[in-house]
Amino acid sequence: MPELPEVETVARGLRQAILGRRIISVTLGKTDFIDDPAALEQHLPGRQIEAVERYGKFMLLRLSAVRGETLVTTNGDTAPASLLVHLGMTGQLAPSPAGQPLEKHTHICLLLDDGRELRYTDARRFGRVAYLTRALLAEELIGFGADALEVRKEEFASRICGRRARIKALLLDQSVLRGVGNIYADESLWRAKVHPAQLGAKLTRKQAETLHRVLQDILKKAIVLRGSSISDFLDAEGVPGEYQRHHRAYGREGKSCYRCKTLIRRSIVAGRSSYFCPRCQPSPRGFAVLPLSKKKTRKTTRREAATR
DNA sequence: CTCGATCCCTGGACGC
DNA sequence: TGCGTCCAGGGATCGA
Repeated sequence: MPELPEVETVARGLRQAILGRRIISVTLGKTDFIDDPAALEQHLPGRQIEAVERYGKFMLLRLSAVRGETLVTTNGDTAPASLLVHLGMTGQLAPSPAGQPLEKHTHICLLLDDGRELRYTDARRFGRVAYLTRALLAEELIGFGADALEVRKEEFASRICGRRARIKALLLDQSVLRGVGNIYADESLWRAKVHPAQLGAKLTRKQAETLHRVLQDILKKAIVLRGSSISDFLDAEGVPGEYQRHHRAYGREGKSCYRCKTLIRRSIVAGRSSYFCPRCQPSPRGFAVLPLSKKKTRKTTRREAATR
């Protein structure tokens, strides 16, 4: 599941692989996750990929002008257009040698001027792809919070400490911080010894500083190890990441805490599975740690709800 | 402002 | 072996 470290890994790989390549043609499969499929077909051919940037969990392929397009720039930004890519849950963006058979769920093929194809595959199509002019891109990026990797501790604290939402919800909220998803939220909360259901406003200054420090440390280490591959994340070279071996909370329900041996628990917080150590991360007052239902209990609940 | 619920989608896990 | 069901999750949206 691509979060900041995984997206950064893919962006770095693409920089090595496709920078400077020109797009020759566009072939589309299913398009329900593309903002305006016709715009891709119409505007991508002829443009060079001038830069690959990461913005939170988005990738931004900066494109050159095509012949006849005038460049009026104010800030040295010469790219008049970009391809915005969000990998969702299962998206992959990687170059393939010419003539390779298409993997299943390949929905976008960009033929490049060296004969390779830049392909987007996405089984669940939770991703998003959009061709954006400079103006549309600017509009698109309004409303995102500070990049989780770059935010300073003062800003981090000010974005968290005044809020009455649960810290887990705040970490996942891309308008607060951009780039953090479920895995790195749980990992950083475990390291900082903060319960996911704690309210932002209840964090002490010291806790906020600790959370900021461990979050950035975890993100940096995860980038070095090319992200976490839980089920199907692969980087731009088709290689899985290694950081899942270092997970201390995420996905470890029923296993013992690396610090205190207490069994890691799972609760739903902010609508997401949240893994934590009930001893290291004491739950806030009023937050009941329900005995986490096995599937059987859940099933019953669902059925009852449906029958009613 | 904050919450939970719902939808989108499909592969994989699991129960029978 | 096969079928049905549930679940994962980021994000948009809606109503409480």
